[in-house]
Amino acid sequence: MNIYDVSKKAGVSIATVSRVLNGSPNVSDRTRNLVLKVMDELGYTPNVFARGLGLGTIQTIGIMCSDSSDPYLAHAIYYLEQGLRGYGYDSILCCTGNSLENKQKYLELLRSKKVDAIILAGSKFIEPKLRDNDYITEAAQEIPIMLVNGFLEGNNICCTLCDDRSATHEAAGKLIASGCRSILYLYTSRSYSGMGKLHGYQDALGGCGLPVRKDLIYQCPKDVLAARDLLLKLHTSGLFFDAVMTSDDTLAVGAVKYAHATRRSIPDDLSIIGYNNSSYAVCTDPELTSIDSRIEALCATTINTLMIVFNGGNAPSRTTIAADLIKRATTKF
Amino acid sequence: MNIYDVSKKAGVSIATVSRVLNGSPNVSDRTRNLVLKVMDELGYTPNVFARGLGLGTIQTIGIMCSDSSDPYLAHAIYYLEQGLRGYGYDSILCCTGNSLENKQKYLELLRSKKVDAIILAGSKFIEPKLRDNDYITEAAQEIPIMLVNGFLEGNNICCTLCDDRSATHEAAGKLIASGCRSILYLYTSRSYSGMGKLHGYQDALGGCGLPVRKDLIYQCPKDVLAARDLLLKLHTSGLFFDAVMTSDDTLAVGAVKYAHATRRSIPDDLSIIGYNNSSYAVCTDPELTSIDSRIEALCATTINTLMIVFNGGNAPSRTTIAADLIKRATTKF
DNA sequence: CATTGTATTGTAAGTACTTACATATATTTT
DNA sequence: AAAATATATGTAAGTACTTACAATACAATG
Repeated sequence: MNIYDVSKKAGVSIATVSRVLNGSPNVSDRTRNLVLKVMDELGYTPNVFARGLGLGTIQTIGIMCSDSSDPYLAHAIYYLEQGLRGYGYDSILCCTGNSLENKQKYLELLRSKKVDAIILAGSKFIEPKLRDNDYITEAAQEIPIMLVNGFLEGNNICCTLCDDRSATHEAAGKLIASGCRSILYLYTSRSYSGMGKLHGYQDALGGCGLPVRKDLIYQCPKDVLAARDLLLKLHTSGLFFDAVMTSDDTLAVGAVKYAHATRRSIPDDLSIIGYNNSSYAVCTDPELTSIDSRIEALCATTINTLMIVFNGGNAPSRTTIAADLIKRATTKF
Repeated sequence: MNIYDVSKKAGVSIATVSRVLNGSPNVSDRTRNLVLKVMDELGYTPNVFARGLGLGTIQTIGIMCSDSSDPYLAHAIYYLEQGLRGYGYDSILCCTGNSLENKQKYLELLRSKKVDAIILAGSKFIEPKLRDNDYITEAAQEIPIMLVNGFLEGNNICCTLCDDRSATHEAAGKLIASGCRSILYLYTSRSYSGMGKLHGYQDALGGCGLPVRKDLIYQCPKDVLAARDLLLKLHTSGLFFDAVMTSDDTLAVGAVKYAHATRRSIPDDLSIIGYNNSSYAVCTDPELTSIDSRIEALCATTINTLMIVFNGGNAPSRTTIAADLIKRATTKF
């Protein structure tokens, strides 16, 4: 069952069938309808490989991320997949487990699969050492590369970012206004967005004339119990803090558990602000105040930008979206 | 850059190059090494479309699920993607949003993309009305279909299941042994696995000579606050229960929040058992006792079975895996 | 040494599409 | 009505592989 069968039954040439297939305007309505009818009758589906061979491209986008089971990335993948499908694109997924070797291997693999573009989801995608990202910059010479919540400069690379810095700046400011003076900051990674959040926190302190204390800033694995235990340890060591801000809700949940364990009352005695406004935020008692990084909007914007690229328009190399502070019960404001 | 360039430079025919590409044994070692060296020097990558055209197949598996952002499915996708990649297969993802129309559309789409097999992840994939699944049974005539945690009988369909029924049977039994007499059961959907869990709960009651009370069994959306509010409503209406079992940790978290709201103490006054042993399980205080549905093992088994199918072996049409009861702090046992 | 068999390689015909260019038909202009 | 133009369709040459079958080379056997 191929294009010849259709052309034969419709009494036209294969070129005409192909034109109908590709929505060419150079086909009369009468012929188009006829061909369409025959295709339907025959239950004909064009062969993707032959199509890809001819066109050199296929309606497929590669999505790479470190770990699709991470809630934040899982949502990103969901919104990307859905959005792309709306434009008729399929998604092929690659999880790198955050190893540079895998990142390089899979990017190469996606290119050899002739995907039309590659979306890199998550700020952890970008290596701290800039030259370690050369393979991305190089790949971008031949295929559009989109970063969701990650930043890398380069030709043919478009980034969509959340204004994390302003968000934590604002949130920390409100914490200070509500009386907090010793705000502990917990972050998971030194990624672009991770550092942005941290800088916003520091901005707020500076803006209010408070010192940026190194003994209030800690890195912690993205794990509820790890965060709880770290806080417990700091508590025991005598460190005082009246608020905890985190780069991820997971850590904030850990902070709530720390407060429970030490019988500190939230938010009177301890304020907590999470990040990502994930489903964890409503799991705790009291429920978490959290910064919504608007992953859905981030994905939608990324796809919009990609479509501009595909249509040859000049797409912005960098789009920034404002975050949303979602007030719940772990803060006084 | 194609197979001709390689053949020319290596001084062999394209057939020989192709044989090297496909690991044919009918090539002398000397020739193979030569061709491999030339490929490497030229940086040659075979064109997937031409390859697919010739072979009629491509190293790609379609994965369908209702919603990749659901934690359970997100993990399934992760393990499937990783496992398949280990065998050299790519994954293309389709989220159906649980609409029958989408399921049919995407299954057709995956078939037209000539994927080598389709994995249906999640029990919600199967429609309650059996004839609504005919499109799957039909598709299975032409392409292997694997169900992860879902059940459908049919030729060329292989199911990997978790023994949910035994798991809830055992768990409910322990609850009864620890003194509970009015165990509330909350479930999210009437899927195959959903019903299995419910039946296990009923088995345990029956086995202990307790009545199965309709007023203790409720359906609830998969949402923390919805579960909490439902329990609050039941509580207010005067219903008594001394334990809550749920088909998903999300609902169990809601139960913990209900207990907090009504100042009932866990587990003395109220026992709670969740399902899936997800990351939610350690978010609450006290932490959730939960049944681990062993999604990783489920995915690994599915892939093993698929490889048997690919190799022409006779794969089991149904494999069952035992669940694991993870004891934490919301139960007395 | 001729014959048979086996291992290796090459030729050529698929595989199912796209599209530049040529041609035929229809429409408009003069 | 002829010429010019626009529209519609067809022909044929890509696109980059696989593989059945043919051909060759080379070793083993009688």
